[in-house]
Amino acid sequence: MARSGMPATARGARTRQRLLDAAEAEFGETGFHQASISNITQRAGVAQGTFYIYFESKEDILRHLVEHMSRQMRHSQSVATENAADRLHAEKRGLEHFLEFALEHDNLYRIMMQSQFVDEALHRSYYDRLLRGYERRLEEAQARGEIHQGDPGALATALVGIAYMMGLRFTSWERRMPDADTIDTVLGFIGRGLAPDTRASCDPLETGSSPGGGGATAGRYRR
Amino acid sequence: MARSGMPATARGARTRQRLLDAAEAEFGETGFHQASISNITQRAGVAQGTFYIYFESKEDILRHLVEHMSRQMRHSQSVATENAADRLHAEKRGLEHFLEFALEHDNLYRIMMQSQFVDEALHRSYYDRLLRGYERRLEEAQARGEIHQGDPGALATALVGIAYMMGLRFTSWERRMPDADTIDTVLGFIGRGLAPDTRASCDPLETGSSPGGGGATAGRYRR
Amino acid sequence: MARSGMPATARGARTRQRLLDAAEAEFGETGFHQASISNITQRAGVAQGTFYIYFESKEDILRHLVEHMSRQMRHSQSVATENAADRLHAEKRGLEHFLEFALEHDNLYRIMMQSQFVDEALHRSYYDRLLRGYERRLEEAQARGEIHQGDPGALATALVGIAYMMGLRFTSWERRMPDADTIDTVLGFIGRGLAPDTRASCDPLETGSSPGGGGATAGRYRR
Amino acid sequence: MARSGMPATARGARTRQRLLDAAEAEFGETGFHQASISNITQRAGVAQGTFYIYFESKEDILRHLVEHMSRQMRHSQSVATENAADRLHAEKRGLEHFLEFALEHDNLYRIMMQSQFVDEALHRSYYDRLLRGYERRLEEAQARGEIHQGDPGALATALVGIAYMMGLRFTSWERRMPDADTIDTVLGFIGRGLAPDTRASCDPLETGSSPGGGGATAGRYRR
DNA sequence: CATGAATGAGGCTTCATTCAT
DNA sequence: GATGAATGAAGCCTCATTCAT
Repeated sequence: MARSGMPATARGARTRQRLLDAAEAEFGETGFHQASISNITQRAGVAQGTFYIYFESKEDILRHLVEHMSRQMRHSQSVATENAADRLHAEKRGLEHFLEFALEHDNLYRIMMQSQFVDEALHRSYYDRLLRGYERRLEEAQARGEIHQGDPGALATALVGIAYMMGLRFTSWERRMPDADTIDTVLGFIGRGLAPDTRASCDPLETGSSPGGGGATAGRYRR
Repeated sequence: MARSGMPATARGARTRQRLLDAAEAEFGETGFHQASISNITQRAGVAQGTFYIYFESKEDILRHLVEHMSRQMRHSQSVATENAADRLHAEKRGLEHFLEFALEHDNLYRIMMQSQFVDEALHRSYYDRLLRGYERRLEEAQARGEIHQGDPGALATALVGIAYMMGLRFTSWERRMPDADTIDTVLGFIGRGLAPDTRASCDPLETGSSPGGGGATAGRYRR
Repeated sequence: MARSGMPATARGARTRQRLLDAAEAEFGETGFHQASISNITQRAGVAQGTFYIYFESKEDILRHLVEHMSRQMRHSQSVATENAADRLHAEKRGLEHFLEFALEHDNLYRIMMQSQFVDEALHRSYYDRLLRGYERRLEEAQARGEIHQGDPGALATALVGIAYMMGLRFTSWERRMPDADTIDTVLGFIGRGLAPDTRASCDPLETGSSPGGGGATAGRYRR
Repeated sequence: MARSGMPATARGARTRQRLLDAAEAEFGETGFHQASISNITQRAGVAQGTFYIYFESKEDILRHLVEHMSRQMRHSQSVATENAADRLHAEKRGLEHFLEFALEHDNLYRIMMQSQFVDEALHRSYYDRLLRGYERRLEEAQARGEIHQGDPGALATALVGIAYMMGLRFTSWERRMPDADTIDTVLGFIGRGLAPDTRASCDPLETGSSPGGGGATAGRYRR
């Protein structure tokens, strides 16, 4: 039971946490593959061997970090959006909140992205959960008529993609909160994209449901 | 001293290409860090030392692959969208084409994503070019009144994010073309999101430009 | 500072014994080098540090085990052979008894064999004592004319070798008592080999094939 | 194919052989577990990494050594005994030859013994083959009436045990050829033990005390 | 007595890269 | 151009042992 064990004393808990913090910083700054156990333990101020009292391997601690962040983010998102009037307002608040969270925990966000190439199953399970949650909420909103009809999985993919790229750009590249104009433009885009079909004229392409072009398109992708 | 030189003979060109193909397969399947020169040369059917006749390092061949794909993709995209009636139709064709391309070259697509953690500058320069191109085209479309107003950089980010996540989902996870419903839903979403402000009522959130809430929001993100 | 001390309390004695038992099992099953203090203490149900209250090192506990077994085996052998009519009968009883003992304590037997590569002096001293004891008894038997003449050290070596290989085969490999035929054949071989040079009978023990005693012996080992 | 590969060039073959020789010396002198790859490569005069071009692990090179020795010893034994008049003479020559071989290759002999605790299957397969060979030859000799009846497997075990312990004593402990008296006594013991049940003579080999051949034999082992 | 966290030396193994042929 | 042997730095991980509580 000593392997990858939870600490039995307060001192142990402190050491474990120091290792987690150090790993978060190292992975975020240097990248998972560049980071070494030695760097992590040095940063944590413990001997190399100590690492293996609490974690089985470099991959193991990454998993812990990803799961920790995943839980934290889902929690924080659901808190942020729980009182939203409708799906559109929830999306708005959700995106803002996500960007704030990602910027604040930029190392964790970068770690999430890297996990794709370290433990694909882990990474995918995170996104699966995220996408399915999104999908479900969008479906309910469709049922209430709050948003436009259409494959909720596709909408979820698009929305997550927008958040992802915004996060990548502002967390990894520009390292600043987007300015109001950017946020407003994106939220406007999302808002119009999700808006229910109140009039005939809001869908200038008339994709998908149009009897003519839509049929042809559909034919190409049917399996 | 033709370090990392281009081949002078047809035989050399063949060897070089075999190495590129082998690296594409290895990086795509195993991941950049997991892949070893030894595996690549074995797959290519040449000796280890041969690798360094054509490439300076492991990173070097990655760069070549990324640039090759980058060029190929931009070319293929511009061909696909050159005769589009307007920006909306171009987006539609572009997304479809992108997904087809990514699925066909799924290893290359995965390599692109990994390059972020190997050579961030390279990766970023790819996206910068991509985003700036997008931005310019969107700006022109805005000037022509084809699409909604707003920060064109933000719109580009959102659109690239959608394509990215669609690519990730269908190229890496589901490994199939999305079905027609999915494509149509996403294109509809984009279409409505980009659609110019023909009537007053198509923006149910009325984000950003609203005199009340918008100001507060804007204030929060100003630097 | 009772380093590696004997326990002062009943509780201590119990802990010490648990460690000895655990070490016997671990060393026997996994091998000395493969076994870890951590495994031993886990098996014993105590903390790692507790080990060093009772033993100085990993080698130390091995020494204790070897000496314990050595003493036990010598005692048990002398008891088994004390009433033998002559050397030949003593050998017969001794070998049977040794095999029973080794099978019952197969982990200890394996530990003995391993000790050769951990503490050669220890191992050798065990065999020296064993061989010298044998030698002396054989010498006395030669003086009494019970067995054939010749270098008693050589005879002792041969007899110990036979027991050793029988022990290895049946304790480590086949893990069962040899059947009566096997025992009888070996005892017959030893009997003839040791038999004094008379003309009357070359098989003074008449083991195995004798209708009377052989049957009894056979009965004990039938499976 | 680079893993554990056979060398493609003469230089490679030389390096591989140097590693085998170095490992034989290290394992024999220091013991398998004490020996380190680093010691082995230093002794061989190559870099640490070079080891892994030719062998997969420390266990792997041990296996190669054991198999090499196993083959060599069987060959050398069969050569030594091929012209023996009968089984008893073959045994005599075989034992002498075995001891000479073991003393000459004492490191290899010690490695054989250690292999028991490193790769039990390997060790056992060696002895299985040895014992079965012995058994078969003894059976044939029994059929020809050259030796005493009884379970040939048991006899084989006893004979191998004698050789084993003689080897251990003179190869590892006393590190010298046994003197003539010792050899003669053991051969006499074996001779009487194997001798068929006739009345005429119980020592068909008449080893050691014979005025003629004995003198020659004695001369060879006198120190 | 007992605990279990902490240590740190030391071993194995990988692999990008160089070089003599 | 091509080969493949050789390098050696660097990293992961284990584990006997110590120590503060």
